Amino acid sequence: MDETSPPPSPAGPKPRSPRTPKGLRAVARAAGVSTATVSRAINRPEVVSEELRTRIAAVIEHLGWVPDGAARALVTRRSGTVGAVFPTLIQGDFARAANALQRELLGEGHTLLMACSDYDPELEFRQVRIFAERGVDGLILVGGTHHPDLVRLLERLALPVVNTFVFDPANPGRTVGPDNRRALFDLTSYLIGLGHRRFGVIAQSTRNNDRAAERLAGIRDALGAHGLATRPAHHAEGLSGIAEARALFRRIMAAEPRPTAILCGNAYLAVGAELEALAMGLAVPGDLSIVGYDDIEIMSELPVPITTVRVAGDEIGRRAARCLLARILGRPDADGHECPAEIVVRASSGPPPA
Amino acid sequence: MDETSPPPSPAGPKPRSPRTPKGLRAVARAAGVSTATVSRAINRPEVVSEELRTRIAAVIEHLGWVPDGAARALVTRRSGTVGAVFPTLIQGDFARAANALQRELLGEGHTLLMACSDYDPELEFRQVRIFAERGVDGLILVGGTHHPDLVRLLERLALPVVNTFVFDPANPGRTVGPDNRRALFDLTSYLIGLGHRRFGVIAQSTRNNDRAAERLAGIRDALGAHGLATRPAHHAEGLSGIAEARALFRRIMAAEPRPTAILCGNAYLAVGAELEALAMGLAVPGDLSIVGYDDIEIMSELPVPITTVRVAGDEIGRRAARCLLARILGRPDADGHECPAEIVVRASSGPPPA
DNA sequence: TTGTACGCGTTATCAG
DNA sequence: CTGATAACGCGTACAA
Repeated sequence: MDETSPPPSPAGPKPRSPRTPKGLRAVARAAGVSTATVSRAINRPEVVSEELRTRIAAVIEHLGWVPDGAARALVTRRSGTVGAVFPTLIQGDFARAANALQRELLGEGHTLLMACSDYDPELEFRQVRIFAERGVDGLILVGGTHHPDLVRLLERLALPVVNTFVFDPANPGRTVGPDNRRALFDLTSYLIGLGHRRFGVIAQSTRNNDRAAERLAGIRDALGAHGLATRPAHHAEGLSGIAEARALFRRIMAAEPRPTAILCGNAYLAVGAELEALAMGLAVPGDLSIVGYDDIEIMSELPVPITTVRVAGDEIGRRAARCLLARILGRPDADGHECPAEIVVRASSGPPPA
Repeated sequence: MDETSPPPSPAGPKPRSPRTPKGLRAVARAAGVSTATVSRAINRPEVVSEELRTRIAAVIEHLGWVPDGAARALVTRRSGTVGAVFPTLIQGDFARAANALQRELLGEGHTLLMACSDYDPELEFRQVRIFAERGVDGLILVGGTHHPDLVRLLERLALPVVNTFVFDPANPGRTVGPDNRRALFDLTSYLIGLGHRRFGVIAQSTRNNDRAAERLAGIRDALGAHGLATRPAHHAEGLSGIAEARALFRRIMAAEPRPTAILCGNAYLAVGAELEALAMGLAVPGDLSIVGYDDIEIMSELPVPITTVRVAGDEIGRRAARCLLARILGRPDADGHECPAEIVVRASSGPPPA
């Protein structure tokens, strides 16, 4: 039965159509219905008679047919995909957000295209461009500031975008995250309230990281409101390593007079600072208070649990997905988009030494 | 003589063409060339004359045209995407692997579709089905055992698949990862060599986790080779929490005679065990040796750095990508696919108490 | 409720 | 090296 299709004879025109049907047509033929009916049975089952529906389902199952997303996307102008570009997955709460994002998209029949920018705006732009070629229906980005080319591209494409891990009241519905600045304003104010006056800061690099920059601004604001500021020798910037934090911590503590409180830019920087403090024989919080940002399990399990700011990464992912899907599907978007940044007070913070 | 109807089209054809062209055709028209030439200028620049190439590039830039991946996929039968299903991103080395995977794919012009199965074979199957509909060119999975329906689906689709975080010499080129069984065989043998005879195990649940099961088997093998075995009261299974590990650790240590060494199924279980041991006032390794699996930074920074098995997650991601791309692109695949599992001896392991 | 026929935007195959 | 044109597989007005 494979003998049917004749080879293209030189004299003959084009081999018009007598080929064995595939895909949708094969299903339609096997079920004895038209392709339109099969299509409807899949996409709008309620409009096809019960009998046909089950018959078609049986044929699809039997043939093991899987609809062709490319063909479908071509005609519907919808790919059913959403692109997300994170700075990285191996630090911060981005993996958790990606996880939640993906799960939420699944419920609405969408799929996640995932990429990392490595904190490089140029790479972020390229990744988004690739996503655009793949026909994503929407985009999840991190932070509020992007490459100028990226901004132009997004305007041209008119693609729904949600910026995450930031919150900008001026941009309702396009940002989902905590108010980084206020979070560190509050945390710093809390320490000032305890009586601290000399602060050390082990910050994340603010290079291409507007969230980190905002948090630093929050610290400055709070200190400034009390006529305070950190000394240059008490300020250090690092990436996100425990070992790195230990080194930076030593450097800060070498500059007299020592600070009585250390603000750390992320969880691992705080863990490193505390481990080094304990290794140096310092009492926490007796000699020194240590606070961090982000809450990971180890922070509450160390010998001296660390005070920190908790922002639920999975909550950000979930809300961002819902917000984006609302825009894509043209639905109203009821969710609020500011995610709470909650100060979790633990044993590592207390009054300064007398 | 053209007035008569063309070939066998009885109904009046409606050549609705006076619409302004879009996409490729718009570019072609603006550049004064054919669509074929524009297409070639993009996909095989070397066969288009220098002059046309630059002219076309200018037009593309000016119009801000982005090729339509759906249309391209429809005709080439290639989507330029690869699907990956991880159990989760917020545990183990999966996020690191995803990160590396994505970067490696980027270099070859491919994009990553990412999903999580939550250790549920049924969900894994559904995710792969969705990927199939999206037209992925290949698939990255974790582990070697999958839902029967998934196995059948993969056979039918003839989709290249790489199973990661496992290594099976019998399946060359389809598995990329460590030999889990041998890794824990070696680690356990190392402890036996130190003189340990009574072992506790805080294992990861083996439910839908063949890697964890293999590792347990490795432990059993090594113990059995010396006529040893773990007592039921010294065996506990958990997921992956520090707090959980502490509780399990207490339970194990409550059963006399206490073990002199604890084998932990992953990094956080080991961290939890050690923190609890120190909190209980036990000397590590004086009273008790503790070893883990996977190497995360905190393990080497704790007061007593923890002996563990290091498997480079990013290496797995990178190699899996290369292996899969080789199959997709029909290239020879030179890489080896067993990733080394290296025992990193630190202070937490030593001879048993006398 | 079901079937027919067209078109989505691109690439491949030819013929020039 | 370039141009014309037929598919690619599906969704959907429109007709029946």
